[in-house]
Amino acid sequence: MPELPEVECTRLSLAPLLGKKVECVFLSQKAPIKYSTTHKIKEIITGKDLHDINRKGKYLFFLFEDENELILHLGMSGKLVIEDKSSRHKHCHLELKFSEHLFLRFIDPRRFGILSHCQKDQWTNHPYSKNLAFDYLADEMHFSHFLKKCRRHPKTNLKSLCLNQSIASGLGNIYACESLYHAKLDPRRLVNDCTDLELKSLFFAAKKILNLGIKKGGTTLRDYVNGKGHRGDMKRFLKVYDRESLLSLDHKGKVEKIVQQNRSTFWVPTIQV
DNA sequence: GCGATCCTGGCC
DNA sequence: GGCCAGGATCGC
Repeated sequence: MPELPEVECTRLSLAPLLGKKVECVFLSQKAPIKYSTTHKIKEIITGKDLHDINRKGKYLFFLFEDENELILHLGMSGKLVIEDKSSRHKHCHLELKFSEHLFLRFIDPRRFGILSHCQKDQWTNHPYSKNLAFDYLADEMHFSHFLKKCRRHPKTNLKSLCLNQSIASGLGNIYACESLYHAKLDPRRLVNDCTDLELKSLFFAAKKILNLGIKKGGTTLRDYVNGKGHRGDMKRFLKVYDRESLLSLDHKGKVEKIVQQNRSTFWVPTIQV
């Protein structure tokens, strides 16, 4: 489900929790914990102050006192919500009870999400950091860096390139389609057949679309809400995603759907070459 | 690089 | 009942 803009909007909406202490932690039997344990996660969080919440790509990092971090990925169907009372959700896998009767709940029906932990500054040794590049909006991500990485994948098509989080992270299926449309590039083209200038237009299109997504509060297709329960407004601005056989939102051409790597790609063949 | 796979729920 | 879904990993 959530791509960089939704994760960022979730992060921003959780600001009311900063500086508050976690009084107790609930983890479900089926919580999607990887490279950690229920015991360890409870240990690093219980009774601790939440100092900060950071994001890299689509991962969230909850920094607690004593420099431990809870790592959380929303996967396909995950969401984080702040609530002010006890409540029973069928698929709640993590609940943090903060002071002042505030609850943070991680709801994830499909359990494609991830819960893990690491010591601050040990992230680079964590298994999930291995395949995670800087994201498109990170200060460290410059075009020259992106280009160098792209050139290591000459046989990859542009849609796969967009979704490959080890080249640059943050794009998912929606924003990948939108970025390729904005850059006027055929999603089937191989990196090897693209000029530096074309890759540059893709890079800056991705940054622009992701920033717009954040500004609009993220894309709500059906379920997405931020921590305060607010839906995103970006769906109204998507030019090609989920518009098969319709005109693109800007009326520049007819949208077609193809399947690449088992995932739908929406694009406009008359514009994207 | 590609396809299968992990899950549940909604829709036709 | 079958198909599809905003993600990422693990085989081959």
